[in-house]
Amino acid sequence: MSSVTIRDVAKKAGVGVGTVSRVLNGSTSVSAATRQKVQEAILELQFTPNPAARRLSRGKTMVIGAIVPYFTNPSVVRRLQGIVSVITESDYDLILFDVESEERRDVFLHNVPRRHMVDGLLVVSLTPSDEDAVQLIDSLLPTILIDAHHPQISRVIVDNVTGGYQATKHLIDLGHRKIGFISDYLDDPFNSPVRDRFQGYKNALAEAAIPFKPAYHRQGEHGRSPAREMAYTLLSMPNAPTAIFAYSDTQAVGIIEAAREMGIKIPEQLSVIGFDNIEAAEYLQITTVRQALYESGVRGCKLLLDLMETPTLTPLEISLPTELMLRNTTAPPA
Amino acid sequence: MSSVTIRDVAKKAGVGVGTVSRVLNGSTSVSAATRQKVQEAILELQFTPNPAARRLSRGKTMVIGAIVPYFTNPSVVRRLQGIVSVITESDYDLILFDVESEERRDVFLHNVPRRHMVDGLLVVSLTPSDEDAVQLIDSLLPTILIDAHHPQISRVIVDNVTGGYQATKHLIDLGHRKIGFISDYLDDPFNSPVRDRFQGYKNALAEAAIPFKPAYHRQGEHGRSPAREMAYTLLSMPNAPTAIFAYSDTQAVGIIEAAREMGIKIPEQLSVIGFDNIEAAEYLQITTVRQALYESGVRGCKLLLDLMETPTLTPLEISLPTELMLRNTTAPPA
DNA sequence: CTGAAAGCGCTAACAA
DNA sequence: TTGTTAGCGCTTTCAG
Repeated sequence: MSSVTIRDVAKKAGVGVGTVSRVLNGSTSVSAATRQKVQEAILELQFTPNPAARRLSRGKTMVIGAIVPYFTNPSVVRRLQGIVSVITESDYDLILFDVESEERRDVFLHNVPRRHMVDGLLVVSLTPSDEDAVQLIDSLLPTILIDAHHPQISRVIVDNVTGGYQATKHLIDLGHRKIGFISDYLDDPFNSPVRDRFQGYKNALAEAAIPFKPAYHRQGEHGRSPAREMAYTLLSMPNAPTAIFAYSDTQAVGIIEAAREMGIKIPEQLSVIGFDNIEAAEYLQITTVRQALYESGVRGCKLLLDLMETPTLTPLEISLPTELMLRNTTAPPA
Repeated sequence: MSSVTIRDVAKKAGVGVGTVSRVLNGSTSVSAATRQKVQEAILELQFTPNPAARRLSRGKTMVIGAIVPYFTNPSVVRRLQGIVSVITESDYDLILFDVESEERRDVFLHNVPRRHMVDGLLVVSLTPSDEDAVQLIDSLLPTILIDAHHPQISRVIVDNVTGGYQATKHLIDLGHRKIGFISDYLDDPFNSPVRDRFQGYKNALAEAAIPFKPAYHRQGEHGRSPAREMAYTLLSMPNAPTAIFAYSDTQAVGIIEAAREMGIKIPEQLSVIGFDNIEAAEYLQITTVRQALYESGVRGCKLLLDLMETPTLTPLEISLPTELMLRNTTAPPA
């Protein structure tokens, strides 16, 4: 800690520390001459204010926190990139809280607001319970949900119902009637998108007067391998689907692997459509529903910065559109 | 700032603030009874210490910084995941500094140490100049380089020379003699891996008595599209290579796209080998050289934590091995 | 416009 | 084992 402090600067410039602080913070009430002297002293001493002291003194941390689940998930990473891009342009720093278990999720959701660790909070792809929401609101910590919904908290969301509808509709338009859906567990309380996309799937089915067949829906852990296993069982059943809507691109990859191993040709014998449009979907030429991953991060983070400037009472909602990306894994049924 | 402070706890427990501080920091010299009382008060008041005050008081920030280039790059993200995994288990928080330009790189490299913003620093995939290194060392800030080399700073590196050799040797063993290399710019001062892999490529060639042909080497911006363009020109030349070693998997993807567009069959008419083993390489079944991306983050972060505990004088070097991953994009020449 | 001084909440040295 | 107190470096009244 041999670093130079505001006192050193004050001494050197022959002024009081208060004055130095004033020029540091761009206060107007400093004479040009004094300001000049102080600035010279700062330069000469290579002084940079200690952020911890600053924080303590003004009760602001100048950092924004982001609670994200499964940092390993490509879509989460993409959103984070959007967040980072706006943070980088701001005066704030970003602290990352990686949630890999329900326990850590609770720990962060409880501690981060209470501890005055951050001036603003971004919660990514984690739907807070009502109880969580109350805590968050009571803490008065400006918070934005990204890809998660709660009526009382401002949020940037994607219309997953429409997205699920678009995916399924595309398959139906192609002529498919036996359409499977492979997804994460529907009853995960923190994952509302899965239920929304499922709803979209059922809506499209209903519209086309295709009865929903529970056997065509498989749910399991998220990830490539579980999806591959689910695809195995789905494709092994008598009267198997001719098309599968995957909850995510990652899962679509698993389905494609299963098909390859089973000698089922895509898209000739099986159509597969994913969701998210992660980079790999482009590499693999997977037909999918694009959601504005990167942009959700950008918008969410900007919204947070706004909220921190001017606290608003009524929660805002920004809804980002989805878009069908036609590629090579869907075709009319054989 | 209506938060509860250490004084409230002290009052409630009927002890001095010093005592509260002691139990907070797990000091042994507190009687069981007192500790009990204090802990109850803490629980009751839902007290959590203010980190800013703590930092100021003990002169530690309890945060680790990571300077990373191009947060968009999959291999960087993977390393970061390794870092996050050990941070999560520690008492530290992680601040991310995303470098997208040379200017920001300098800003971070200069300011982060000076400002006492972090207790330890991780520099990922950015080779510091000698001048940078001097600054870093003078600042006394514990620093670890990950995937970057400087003799005076502890580091976790990958043996890129050997990796480049392995890739090229594999192609040679398959029977190829016309082997191209598509890479980032060789003269980027912050990118030493590119030169190392190039060296490995030349070593393997020399060993097999194959003369190095400058026309077979193309360099350009990193990324899929530039690689695709380079592949175009390389594959269009008379006497074109029958095999290409790509500096990264991302670039291998670009090469594969070019081949597809040109109607060149992989691996029958062209072998392609990448480097890194990012997830997409597995999806696409690209033969590649695996480097321990995730592990480099883990090891680097652990090393940093050690270094922060017990400052060492002599810089350490941990070298991680590379491994050939045989998949479907390489085969003997037609 | 400027200096002095009182905290911000905590830790650690010093007494007791 | 404990309470008291002096800072940590800065911001921000409050006088002047």
